[in-house]
Amino acid sequence: MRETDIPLVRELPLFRDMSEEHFETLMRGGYVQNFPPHVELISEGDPSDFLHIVTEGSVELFAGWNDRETTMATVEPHSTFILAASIKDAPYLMSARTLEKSRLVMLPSMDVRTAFEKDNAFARAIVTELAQCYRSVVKNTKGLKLRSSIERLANYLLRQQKKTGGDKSFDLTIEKRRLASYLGMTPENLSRAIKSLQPYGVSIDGIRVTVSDPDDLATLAKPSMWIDGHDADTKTF
Amino acid sequence: MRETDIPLVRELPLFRDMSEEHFETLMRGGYVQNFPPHVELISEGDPSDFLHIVTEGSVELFAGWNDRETTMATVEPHSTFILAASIKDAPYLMSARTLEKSRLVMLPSMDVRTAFEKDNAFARAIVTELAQCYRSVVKNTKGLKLRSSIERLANYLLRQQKKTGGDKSFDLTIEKRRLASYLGMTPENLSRAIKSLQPYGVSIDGIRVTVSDPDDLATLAKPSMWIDGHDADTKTF
DNA sequence: CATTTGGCTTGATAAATATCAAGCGCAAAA
DNA sequence: TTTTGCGCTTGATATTTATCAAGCCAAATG
Repeated sequence: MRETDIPLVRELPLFRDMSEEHFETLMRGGYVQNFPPHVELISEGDPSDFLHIVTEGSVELFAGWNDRETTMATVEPHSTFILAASIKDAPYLMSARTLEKSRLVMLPSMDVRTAFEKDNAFARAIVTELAQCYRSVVKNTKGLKLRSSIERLANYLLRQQKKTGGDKSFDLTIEKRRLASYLGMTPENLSRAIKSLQPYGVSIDGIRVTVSDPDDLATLAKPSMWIDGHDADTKTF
Repeated sequence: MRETDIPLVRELPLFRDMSEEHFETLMRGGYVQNFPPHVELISEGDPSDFLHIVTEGSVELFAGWNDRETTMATVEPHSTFILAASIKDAPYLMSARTLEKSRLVMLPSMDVRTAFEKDNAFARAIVTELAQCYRSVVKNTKGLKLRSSIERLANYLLRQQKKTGGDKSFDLTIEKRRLASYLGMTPENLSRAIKSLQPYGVSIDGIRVTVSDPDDLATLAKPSMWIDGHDADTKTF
């Protein structure tokens, strides 16, 4: 494990309050690996051997059933994923693949569970992370069940605009087909949904999005604190 | 708080391993209340003042947006709900109402957070519960995104049949309109979905469900461990 | 006992979403 | 530079799901 990655991990909310001793033990068992794009890192149903931390690049979490597939989330630096499975020693519920050249820190789940048993500060940090994960998924479910696909897209764009600094124009960070899947629609429908938002000042050219009048778009999107708001700290999956 | 409720709470996985001292402190601040049917216990967005535990009756968790409403879950004895919000001291993401005459233990979130800080066994139990909650919601999301409404119904029926002991006939535990909302469809569509499962040996008369040939139904439902399987222990919400 | 209420069902229709089949356009590879 | 591939778009169509409007039935009410 390279020295440059360790301080990065140490600063994450999840590891910040651990004792130095337990942190070092945990890091000793871990390692760093670089992956090319489009590599499947883990598969749904596999035993959860490692807790993963993305330090460079990006990773897609997805799930499949009956020859269908859906994007559940994309994980960007510096977030962990599959924490719940690692802690519970339960099989992964999602698969993961790199979207681009990516660098991952991998900590054996066994060591994570040991640290969880021994280090109280770590156990508490895990609670905070898991509570956040849970709330994120609940919000996502509410969006899926209460909103139409156009409404989901409109809210996604408003959230992204806010996240990227609030400028009228910003770039999509994921491919449209993946965005469509994430939002629970087909790529064809995403194209049409984008066009149907034109009257609300939305235009998308390639990956470049322009929302000329966020307030106008908000009259359609009706963003809600309890669906679109984000809790503090870093997101984990 | 009545004495009869305390041992019941003590036996829950969440409280089982707490020190007697911390448990008693936590119980001293709590109280028990009986509610008539159809009472709104908490509302989306409210500050999370209490951790709730259902000891009798049943409670519906639901969420609303833009004049629409959806059932997220039903909580039955002896489960807790709104643990994540209590721990994070964050607003509720879901509302809750009694479905029938119900009895609830209510523990001030403040006291729960104090116990979480002081009692390491409790902190660890919370991790286990939250991990489970998280995994439940992820499975639910997968079902919503990967399956049609008929497939969701078919799998729901197979899960219920298993849960109630595996007999060919069993009773629905929630009203059809709530089941429809839980499954992400309208009541009208639930009626039609039920009829469309007749060729697979499903018949529903009132609340009485008969699945004459589960294997046949399973050829349509294609139940999956990673969507329909349930983790060990008690479910929390 | 009659009446009312509310949940459920059914049919007809409308809207939302998916599928299929081209074609377009950009970017990577030859 | 040309070619190729792939993601994106578009139009036509099919499927799924929702909405609207009765009507039915059983449980609750007077």
